[in-house]
Amino acid sequence: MSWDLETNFLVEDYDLTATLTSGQVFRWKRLGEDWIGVVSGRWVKLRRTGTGIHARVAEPVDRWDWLRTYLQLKVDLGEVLGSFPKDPVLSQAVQACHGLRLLKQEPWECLASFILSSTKQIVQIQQVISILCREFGSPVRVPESEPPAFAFPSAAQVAQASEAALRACKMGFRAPYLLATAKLVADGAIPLEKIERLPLPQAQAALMELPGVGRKIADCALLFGFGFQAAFPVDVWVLRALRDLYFPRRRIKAARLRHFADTHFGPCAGYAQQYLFHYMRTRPKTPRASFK
DNA sequence: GCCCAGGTGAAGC
DNA sequence: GCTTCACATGGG
Repeated sequence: MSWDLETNFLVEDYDLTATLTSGQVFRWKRLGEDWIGVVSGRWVKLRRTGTGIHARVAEPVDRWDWLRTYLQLKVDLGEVLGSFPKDPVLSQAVQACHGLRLLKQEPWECLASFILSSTKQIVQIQQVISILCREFGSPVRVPESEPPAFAFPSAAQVAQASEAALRACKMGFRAPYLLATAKLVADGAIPLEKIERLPLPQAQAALMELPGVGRKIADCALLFGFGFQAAFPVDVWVLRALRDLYFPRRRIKAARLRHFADTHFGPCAGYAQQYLFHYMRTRPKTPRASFK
């Protein structure tokens, strides 16, 4: 057994930048070629290399399984893409976002992050979460000359905060939702560790018991934090993708689109959702017809 | 100033 | 049952 500060994971078809900036996670900061974040309470620096991903931590570790799991390195992306329906819309999105992956985040952090996400832009979500971690999270060891870093605050840590203190993190009307949910989770009233073993519909229902958690946020948490690859969050961007790309010039009600989403994309629907989401957000804007 | 952002919950028909 | 609205905050 060896204790190391760094390692190199061999992996193909992994676009680290797309993965860390595709709105599934809000804590990673780019520093030149490097990405700096906190995973499982450890400061981590990642960099894409020619053959894989290089990782460095602040204190020696003897295992890297926590990071392998987080990065989902054992997922065979070809298999995922092979499970997709062969429709031109999704094919276009996959081609445009080659190497986009899903992470397996820590459940509480993921759930809390998406409670803070409603009707906010991604840059704002990042800002709120950054403040929340600085104010309520435990400091983590960082290498010398690196700026301080903080773990995401536990449910118990958030539960001890006041609503006013949370509002001071610029989370606005989401503060009472986060606080109430943190208390329920910290009390064990909603045991997050049992949710991964439930069938998807029951898992959705369990999370939707929590204040501030509706279908969309439940699906995000289940997909990005609880390992449900079939969860398919429908937000304004994905709704736009379904309406504009799959059913252009037709008036389809949201409920029908929801049904289409639940039946069209197969066992890895969540991956498909992420490709559509990232594709909609990154594709060049279609220029409005301009006449002289 | 206006509209929108990885929505939800409650009130109104 | 559905549709409408309030809720903070900041970017474009």
